[in-house]
Amino acid sequence: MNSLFKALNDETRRQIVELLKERDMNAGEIAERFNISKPSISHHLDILRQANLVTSEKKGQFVEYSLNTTILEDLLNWILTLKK
Amino acid sequence: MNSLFKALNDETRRQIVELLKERDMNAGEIAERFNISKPSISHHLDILRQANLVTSEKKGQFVEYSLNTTILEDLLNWILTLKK
DNA sequence: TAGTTATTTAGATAAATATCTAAATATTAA
DNA sequence: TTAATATTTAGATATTTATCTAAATAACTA
Repeated sequence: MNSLFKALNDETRRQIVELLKERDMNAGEIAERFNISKPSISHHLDILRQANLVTSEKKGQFVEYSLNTTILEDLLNWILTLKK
Repeated sequence: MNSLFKALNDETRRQIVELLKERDMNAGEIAERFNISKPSISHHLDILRQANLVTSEKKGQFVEYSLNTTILEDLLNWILTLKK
């Protein structure tokens, strides 16, 4: 839960998540969308992966990232129990 | 949205929120539950208040804190659109 | 094989943050 | 009005984090 909140506590990472909602993208495509260096985007992707919010798969020289929404169940439930 | 994620990105603050789910509490009662100084708890409460997750009301020499779950709607919707 | 492209790792730095102690403020009670 | 209690503000510090550039790794292509 900690890693999930941490991952979502950054505007860039939330935007990456929203991008990946539309379609899978490789690291370079993601980086293009931001005015941030590729290493920084790579770091953000790493944090999203640690939180299990995205998965990555090497495809040739590219690395394709996908959104994993199953992990959001936990978050959803946590919020719902608060609202009771 | 930023302040909400920020507020929730801390274990102590999430625990405070869970405490307030059960009942309203004053700052001292909340602080008692943690091995953290009162000023630090006060600071956490401030961050929760900035995010509108809690409201506070002065009652005599005490300050009573309450959970505000309405703000969680936004978060809920954000998550739900990701899951689509 | 040598050069090019895609991505990550390493190392550095500035800004944000969680925490503390001490002091200030506000309220109640003797 | 003085003392005690509740809470916040101020100021300091150590840690975390977002970012950068440079270098390393991996895979394709001529």
